[in-house]
Amino acid sequence: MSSELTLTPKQKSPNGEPCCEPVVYPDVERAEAERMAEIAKALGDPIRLTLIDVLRKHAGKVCVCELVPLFDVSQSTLSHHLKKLRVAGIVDSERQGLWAYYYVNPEALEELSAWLS
Amino acid sequence: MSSELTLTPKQKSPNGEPCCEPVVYPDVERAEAERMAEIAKALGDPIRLTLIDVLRKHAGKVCVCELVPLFDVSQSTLSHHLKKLRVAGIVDSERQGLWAYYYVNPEALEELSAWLS
DNA sequence: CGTATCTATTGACAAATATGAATGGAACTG
DNA sequence: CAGTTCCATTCATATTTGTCAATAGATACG
Repeated sequence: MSSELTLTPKQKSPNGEPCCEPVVYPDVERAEAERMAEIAKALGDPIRLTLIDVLRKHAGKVCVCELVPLFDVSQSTLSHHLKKLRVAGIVDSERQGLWAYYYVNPEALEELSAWLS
Repeated sequence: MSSELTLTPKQKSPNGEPCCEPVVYPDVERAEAERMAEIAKALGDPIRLTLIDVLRKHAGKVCVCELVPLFDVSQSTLSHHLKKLRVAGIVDSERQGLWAYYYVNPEALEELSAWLS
């Protein structure tokens, strides 16, 4: 699983002489770091990244039956990928009869993009 | 019941009515998708993400001996994380005597940020 | 009703990952 | 030289991930 994140104080240099002058601290809150990492991790697969690209370029809701033949993986594998994106809050889905439609929730991507800039 | 879902051909809807009108294609090149996924995957861990944050906020080169005590993991584990970031092209490092200094290579993060926007 | 279709889930497995102890290697110190 | 310090690497292990076959669930149709 993802690693824990406990921030302990700075150690002192062995011989008294500092290896470098700055004392650095992470100033991302733990919760934010984990949220960003969650989004990034969900994007960390070529299939999922391409899924996002497809959904985003289409700017609408896309049926799963359109997505499946675009990739060289089984239907169940694609379903797993879509679920990962859904759990990470990057996409949402909607059922209409037999079909399921997926679409991008832009907020998550914007969060990460903002953090990167 | 035999799910003979071959993935190449687009399946047609049962009653002839399309489930959705658009035919979608991924227009990210495979290589780009894999590169973006590589960057995102490297960021997909709270420790590595916080490392990036620390290095970036400092806007200079930071000694590993400053980084290790910030996290609740062993020195070797942190070294593993730094290597992952290095291999992904997100950070670079420089040796000075006993110490190793790490710093962010902004290009990789900008690539991903640009892709997200 | 029964059957077919679409999607999600379960179960199983190999591969990848995160982690730390132990070790190696380089460079400084006395 | 011998000892010490910092960092990287190797090795081992537990967990997570990606994948597919099979199945389940839901809904449409005749």
